[in-house]
Amino acid sequence: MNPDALRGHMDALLLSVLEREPLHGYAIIEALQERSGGALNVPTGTVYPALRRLERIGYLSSEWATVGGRKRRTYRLTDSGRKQLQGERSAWREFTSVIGSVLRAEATALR
Amino acid sequence: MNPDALRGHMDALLLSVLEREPLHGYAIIEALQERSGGALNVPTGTVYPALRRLERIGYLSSEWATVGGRKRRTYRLTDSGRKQLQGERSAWREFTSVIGSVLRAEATALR
DNA sequence: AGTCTACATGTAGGCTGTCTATATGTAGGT
DNA sequence: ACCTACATATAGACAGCCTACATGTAGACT
Repeated sequence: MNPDALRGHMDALLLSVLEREPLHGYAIIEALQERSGGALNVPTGTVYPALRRLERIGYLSSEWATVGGRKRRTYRLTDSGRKQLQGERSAWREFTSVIGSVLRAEATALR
Repeated sequence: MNPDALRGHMDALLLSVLEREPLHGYAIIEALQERSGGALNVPTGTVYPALRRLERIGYLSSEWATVGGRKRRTYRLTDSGRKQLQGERSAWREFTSVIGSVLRAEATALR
């Protein structure tokens, strides 16, 4: 997966993965792999800064926990983040529709 | 349309628009607007450098023409570019499939 | 003559988000 | 002792899209 392609869609992915339940960073990375059938291998250097950014904006909140002697920072969606996720989803639909209409133009243009 | 979302998809858009016939930069911008139903307003500062980059790579070739007293640089797909367009199209399908599977996970996960 | 808009190309520099590489540390298995 | 999995974090590189600006022709309108 071309890294540049993820640009601008990372937020949607992270918020989406946190919709059902709060997760810590490492678990988020695993969830992304799982849900994408292994296609998404997002490096920690991408995820951790992104999560902090989303918290700074106010879409996420976090708290520390210790599980099995290991420290985790667990992130959860705020109300604002949940609202944002809806926006991200509709933006995604519009985005794919727009790009798709250009990419598929050839197939239909000469009908 | 969020600018960042276009990242990594500009090449596909430009190659796609040039598939049917050679066009100059200004006409390419108009074609993108037209095909996207007005949603894509790609600025000249994006398109012109991108076209040069694609030519440098070898996906496009260009030649100058004068029409109605105005100079145009007309771009056309090379064989390599035509091949690349096929790759871009399949990459697009995979990309939307992967992101979509993550974004839609909530709807199906609890079925 | 002057102004405006559409047509047409181009560059410099900023911004921002993703990536690579690295650092640090715990737990558990061999 | 070593390795792997778990877990978080930051610095700096990189790339590409954007804003803003520069330049110029043609045609319409005042």
